Amino acid sequence: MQSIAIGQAARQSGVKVPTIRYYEQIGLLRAPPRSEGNRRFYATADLRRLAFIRHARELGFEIEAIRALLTLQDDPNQPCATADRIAKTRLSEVEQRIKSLTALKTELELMVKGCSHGRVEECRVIEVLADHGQCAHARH
Amino acid sequence: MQSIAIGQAARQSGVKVPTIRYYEQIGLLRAPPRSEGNRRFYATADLRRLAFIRHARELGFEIEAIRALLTLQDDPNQPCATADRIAKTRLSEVEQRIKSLTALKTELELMVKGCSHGRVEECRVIEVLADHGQCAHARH
DNA sequence: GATGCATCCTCTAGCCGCTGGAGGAGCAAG
DNA sequence: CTTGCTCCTCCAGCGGCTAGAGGATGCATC
Repeated sequence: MQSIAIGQAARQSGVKVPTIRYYEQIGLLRAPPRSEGNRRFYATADLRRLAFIRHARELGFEIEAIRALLTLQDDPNQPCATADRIAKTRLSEVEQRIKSLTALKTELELMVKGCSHGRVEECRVIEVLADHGQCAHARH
Repeated sequence: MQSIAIGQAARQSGVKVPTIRYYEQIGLLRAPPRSEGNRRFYATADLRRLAFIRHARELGFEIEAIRALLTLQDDPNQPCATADRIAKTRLSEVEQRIKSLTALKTELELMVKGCSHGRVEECRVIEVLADHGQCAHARH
């Protein structure tokens, strides 16, 4: 069981040093053992946990959702209905977000296409922003 | 030229009262004239500006980008290259975000589908989050 | 053993874009 | 005149970090 300093843990996990300390502070990561000189030293399990957190963050999970997932992970005899529910909630959020971003993309494309590169007076970018009614899609 | 109180301006523009005051504070909206009793009163032009801001915010533009766009709008003799560039930048951001969210969606669907509703030990939601390598798409 | 430099420590403050609350003043209707 | 709503200012807080000050430690090199 080797243990590594925070800098290396950061490099290996892709989570920045201050962020690791922040996670410790909010109780998402255990306070690791320290060296004689008061330095944090992390074990392999901590790195796995960090990777878990990082991955979940990349997937857009909120800290509190991650905390719930980690609690589940720590007690593997529980039914995974909770984890399932969290993922499902997140899934519908993501679907909604994709929808509205796609509408927005269309909008922006129209804007950029409509810009005749003249003066601001005839610029569709400004125009469309000024008047929501000109939008191709009423709902973003 | 009628003028309305902040509450009605909020209702008409869809921007909340504290947010309107915040926009004034950061200089995105002019400080409107006040009544004798020190209440803000907004004119139609202010409502248009608020609608512009709200629309741009919905489209995901940052405050500073909006500030730039508003400056452009205030001086309609300028070439609109700047507005065009701002919109284009935002467009590519949006495209990137859609891409990664779509990958994430696939991921979450796999997770939910893979969940056998047993105990956490066999739960794919936890598993996939714990091990990035199991992802269908390496890049989110 | 001294020096130099990277890495680490704690603590605090700041980022964005709001949002909410306290505590008080103004105003219109009954 | 009272009730109840809106408005005012000021300040604090949210999430999720991020940056900086000011100092200690650790390790390689001379």
